[in-house]
Amino acid sequence: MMHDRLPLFLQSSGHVGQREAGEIATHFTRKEFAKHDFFLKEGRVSQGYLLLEEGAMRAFAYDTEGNEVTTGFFTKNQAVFEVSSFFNRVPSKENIQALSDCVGWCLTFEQLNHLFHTIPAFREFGRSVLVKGYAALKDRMLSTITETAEERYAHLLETKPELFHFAQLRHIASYLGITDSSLSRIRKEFLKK
Amino acid sequence: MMHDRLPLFLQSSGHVGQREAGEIATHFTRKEFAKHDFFLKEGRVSQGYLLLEEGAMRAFAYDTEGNEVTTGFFTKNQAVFEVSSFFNRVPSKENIQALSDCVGWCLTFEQLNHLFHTIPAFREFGRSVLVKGYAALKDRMLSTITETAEERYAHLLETKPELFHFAQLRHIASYLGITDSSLSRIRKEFLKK
DNA sequence: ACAGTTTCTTGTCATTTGGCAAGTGGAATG
DNA sequence: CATTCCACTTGCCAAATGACAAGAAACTGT
Repeated sequence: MMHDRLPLFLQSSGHVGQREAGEIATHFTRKEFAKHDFFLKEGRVSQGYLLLEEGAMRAFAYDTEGNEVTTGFFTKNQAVFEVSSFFNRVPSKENIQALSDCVGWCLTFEQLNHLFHTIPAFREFGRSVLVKGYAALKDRMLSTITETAEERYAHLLETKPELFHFAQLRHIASYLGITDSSLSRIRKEFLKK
Repeated sequence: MMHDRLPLFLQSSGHVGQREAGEIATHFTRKEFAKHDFFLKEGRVSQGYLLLEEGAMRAFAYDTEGNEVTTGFFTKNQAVFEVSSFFNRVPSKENIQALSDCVGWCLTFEQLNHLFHTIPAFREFGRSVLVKGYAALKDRMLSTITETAEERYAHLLETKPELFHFAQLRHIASYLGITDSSLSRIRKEFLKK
């Protein structure tokens, strides 16, 4: 069948049953992205809520000097969306770009709302996606305050090793809140151990 | 009437009409907190979703050396909840404590779910609360990466000056991701201007 | 009002990190 | 094959911040 992995993903949150997952899945549109394609561009209102089936993406913004700052990474079986632009229908301050060829399933804001108000289980699913992203960001925020750059690096290497296949080190550096030179030095120290 | 400001707050998100706001408000329970009372204690499952009408609260966790780290501040007309513990029904890693005497309106998880599934406008309200908190945290995360400690301090002073009435400087320091000594020096520099 | 505690400031010094520039290596291009 | 480009590394120095400790100021409870 065309949608085989999407229903499984919908069920994985624990809020959606098998029958409902099949029904919900029919409303999604398959999207493909070539490496470097943009899913969202700065200044535009986000048009999609994407469940990523294959590949990886990166969200980034610019600081006041015009340097790219990576604000997030997305890997397969994750929801990809810019919360403020998508839900509040306002222009995005961020870009989201494919780090590799990607495949995913997409909903517009209207489609998502329709499902949200129509299918209680999808409401729970949608809420759990939001809650999970929010909680993960809280953890990241706390770790940037309490941990050293080296600890944050080690932690990322442990928990998301696949990122190092997809992303450049300078992308990872700005995600960790350090310069690429510092990351390079940290990696050097790290090899000694 | 007993609930006078609560319906106004519910309406302020733009998703709840006047009639619905009154209906929704009847499900909330009034809660009072004395200064230093805990709304949530580390290790326990959060039992409440609070709309704060008066006063201020602080969320904090501990780093590996046992130092308090402020993870968030809440002031009046804000929703107060620990997203992970409240929505996932798991023990909290954070504490939430009143910085002053407080008054608010509270919902249990069951009550919130009931309203959520019963009243479409409340679904929108609940989602907008989550989205707003999530987006604010994204902004804070980006600013800790792109801005200097002094810029973050100046920004907080501009946007949330009332915090400086409620919170101690060391609470604000750890919220900004610096030590209290550093904050003290930054404030000294700041006075020169 | 007093003693005791906590918070805040300040000094000194060490450490981390950034800024900049040069150099290396690999991949892409013509 | 040579050239160019880009990512990454490295060295040097400056700036920001942390760690620790001492002292001043503010708050607390009796």
